[in-house]
Amino acid sequence: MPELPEVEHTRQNLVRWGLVGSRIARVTTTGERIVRPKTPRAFVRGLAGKRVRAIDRKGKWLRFAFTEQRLYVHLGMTGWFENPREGLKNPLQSAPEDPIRFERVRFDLENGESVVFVDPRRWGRMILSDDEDEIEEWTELGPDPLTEGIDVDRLLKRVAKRKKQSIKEALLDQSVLAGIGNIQAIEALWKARSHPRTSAAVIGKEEMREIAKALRWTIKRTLAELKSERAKSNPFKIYGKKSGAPCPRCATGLERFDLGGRTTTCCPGCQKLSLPSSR
DNA sequence: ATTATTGTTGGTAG
DNA sequence: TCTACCAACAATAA
Repeated sequence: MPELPEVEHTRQNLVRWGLVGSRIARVTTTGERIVRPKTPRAFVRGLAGKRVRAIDRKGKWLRFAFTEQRLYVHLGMTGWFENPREGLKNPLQSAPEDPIRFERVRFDLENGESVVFVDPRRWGRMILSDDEDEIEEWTELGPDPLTEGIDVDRLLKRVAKRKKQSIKEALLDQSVLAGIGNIQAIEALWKARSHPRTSAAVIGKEEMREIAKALRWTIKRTLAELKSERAKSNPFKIYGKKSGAPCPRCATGLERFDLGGRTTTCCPGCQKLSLPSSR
């Protein structure tokens, strides 16, 4: 479920559940391709008895900081954290200690609470590291739009050579900006009135400023929606809408197509392809 | 039955 | 060496 807003929401949930400051009494995992070290034994032993000092986020990655080591977590496409006491997601689960469907890793805390990582498709990852250095997956991320902000000049410089790449593909590159996924890219480009196929290298300062603003807009909006409890079925302006559905801004029929292997929605009426000379 | 899905990665061809 | 493309990972929903 994860792009930046979902992962930030997840982080806030983990904090709300009291994970920061608690000691992990017991870890249970079947280890199936999610955790590193690969042997569940080593993974479990490395965490038992350790106190969580902080939980940070960069892009779609979470980092649990312990005194000596760090645990990096990526939710993949379908991973989430659940508090069995808040239950809910799974009607088959009756008691907090009952296994949850697709439960992959369970943290039992010293204070009696539990936090469970659930991930049907097992695309998520948990990397335990006691190395001094951060892992590459973390260091290679670009700036986080929420915690570090978006530096328009830096962004322009970063994509200046990408003549063949579209702006949408560039935004999805986690080393350009951390945390933008398909939905946020689609929504932001619509808001900024930029066509997803626009060549990244061709974007001028004004347009990039609009895109940066639009990214902040959609990220904050999505995060607010997540926190608001009563989630709408589709809170997005154009993501997930069918081809031909009216653009909420200009009523032109929306288009749907594949771009860089991801389904893309845009409005041919009000999202302009900027010309190479418009700079 | 078929197709698509909020993500990343590793292989391969160019 | 770099990049573009794409299958693979696995489960579900329409």
